[in-house]
Amino acid sequence: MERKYRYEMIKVQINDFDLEKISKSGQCFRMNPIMEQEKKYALIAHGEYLEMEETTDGICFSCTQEEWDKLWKNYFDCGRDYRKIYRSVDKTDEYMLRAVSCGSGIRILRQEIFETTISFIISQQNNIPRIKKCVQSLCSSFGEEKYNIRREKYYAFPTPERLAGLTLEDLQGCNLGYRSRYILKSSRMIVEGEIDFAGLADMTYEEARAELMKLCGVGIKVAECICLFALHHVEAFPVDTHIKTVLLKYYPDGFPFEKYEGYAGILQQYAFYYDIYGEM
DNA sequence: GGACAGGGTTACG
DNA sequence: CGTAACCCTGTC
Repeated sequence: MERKYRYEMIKVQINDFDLEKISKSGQCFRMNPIMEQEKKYALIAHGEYLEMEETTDGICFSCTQEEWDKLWKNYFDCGRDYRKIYRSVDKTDEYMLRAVSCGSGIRILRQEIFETTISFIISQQNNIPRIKKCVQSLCSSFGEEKYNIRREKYYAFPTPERLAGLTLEDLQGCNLGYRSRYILKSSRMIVEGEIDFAGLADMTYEEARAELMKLCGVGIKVAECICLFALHHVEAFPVDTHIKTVLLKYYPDGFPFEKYEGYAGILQQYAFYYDIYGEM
């Protein structure tokens, strides 16, 4: 196969890694299949553009070994043995056994903190396709313009400073609804140091969650999402409408946190995925 | 075609 | 402390 443009590619062997499931898992909103090419995905994260493809003997990434080691390896949580998580599920926990089997290949990503914060403020009372549209619109309007390996334009996620300087009017074109106000206010709080945003990475899960909830438009659920999908506190357990349904139906006596101490959030993600895509 | 709900949160009472 | 209202779209 002839490639139009020359660019670095590396092939990595990773167990329990499924691009489609990761892209559909609802934790990231800028990873999508590339139109013309089946099973090939493009992702924009940490300001960078990455293409990915599953092959029979590994997964191809459009980056150098150095970039992989420095950024993407960690982004995809490659230091963790997910097989160990599957095996750790209680044999009597039938729902979770099915959920994990359905969602095997999902990874919990390490996403950029500001992007995750704004994206999950947008996510409230919203559905995934429209969240993606809102995020894309925000990026193409206010993000830095860059060029990818195909020499196509793409946009980084806007900086806090850029969003903080906007007005409600500026955001009207992004169709964010009442969330516009939350985004402006929270961005300004971050820029003006009203919350210790830079210090979040060094806080414990509980500290980070409390600090995040000071932001406007960030309640318990959104804070848990940021803790899990950006700060990688895998004990964080976001409860949304899907998880609420699951808890009511399959865990009427409460979720067995004691069995899954320290990583309930990962299992939450399998349950979320299974509730949306399972048994179709 | 209008009504309704979609990964909640805020701001009232 | 419970709950209506918040904005915008895609779907029925």
